Amino acid sequence: MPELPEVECVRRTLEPDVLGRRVARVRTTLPKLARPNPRSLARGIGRRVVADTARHGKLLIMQLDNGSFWTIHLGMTGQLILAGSRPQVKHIHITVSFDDGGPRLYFRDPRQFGAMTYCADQEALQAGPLANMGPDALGMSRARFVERLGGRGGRLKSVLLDQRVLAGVGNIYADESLHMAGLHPLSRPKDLATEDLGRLHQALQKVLRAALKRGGSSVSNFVDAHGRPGTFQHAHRVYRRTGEPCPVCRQAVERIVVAGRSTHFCPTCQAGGVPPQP
DNA sequence: GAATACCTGAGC
DNA sequence: GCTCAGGTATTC
Repeated sequence: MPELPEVECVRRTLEPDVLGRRVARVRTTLPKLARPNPRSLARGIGRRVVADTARHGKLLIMQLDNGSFWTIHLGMTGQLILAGSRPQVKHIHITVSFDDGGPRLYFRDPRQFGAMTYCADQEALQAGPLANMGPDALGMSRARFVERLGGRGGRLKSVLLDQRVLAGVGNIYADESLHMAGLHPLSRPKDLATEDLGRLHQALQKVLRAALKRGGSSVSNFVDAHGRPGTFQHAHRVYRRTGEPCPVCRQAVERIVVAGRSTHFCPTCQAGGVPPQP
């Protein structure tokens, strides 16, 4: 599932292949993935040139030559494919062609949780795809991180996953950073020392950067815009490793459910931060 | 703040 | 043929 590092890898591999190109046509076969609707999306980005690419959290943002924006959220299984002809795979829902007749951009999404959105201006971008989204997690200062999380009463894992608090962290990097920081997923930020949150900040930055360096984590068949998988899944310490020995202390990794999400942790290394209160 | 709905493929 | 996976919007 694409989280911040995976989306950034897609952006980096996509950018050289779309920058400066003029969109010719947008064809949508699954209307709900095109926002506000297939017609507006096609009319909005049609004839426009991609002027720049950016990312905020898990959202991919293309700035167009008239000051409008084209955003892509990959949801859980979204994938962008650049190819000269339609790939022989199922679930391609939107096709973007360019006026140079070169490779087309295919949006594939088996689980249909993603979206492609047209925003007429900066205000529409803020009010739409970026609404309720906190600051980007990558590169956030320790002070800002502590300020954003500190004092909250929810479970630490839930807070990390809350895109309003900080944008970009999903289930993989939440579990991995909590393990690295030695904090229990059920602990509450309000019960933690500033030093604990500081350690979590450092762990999160470290794990996001390491994942980025290795092309992201390829679970759910993630691949970048060039079709290449990442390798960071091999470095996961706890995520989806229930029953396997913790790489630090050899204690078996446990799995619980927090905020409706499977959560993996080492009961020994992550006793820090408070024994879970019911 | 927490549960539920949306989806389909992978893995039993 | 059933269960589970999960990002986000919605609902209680």
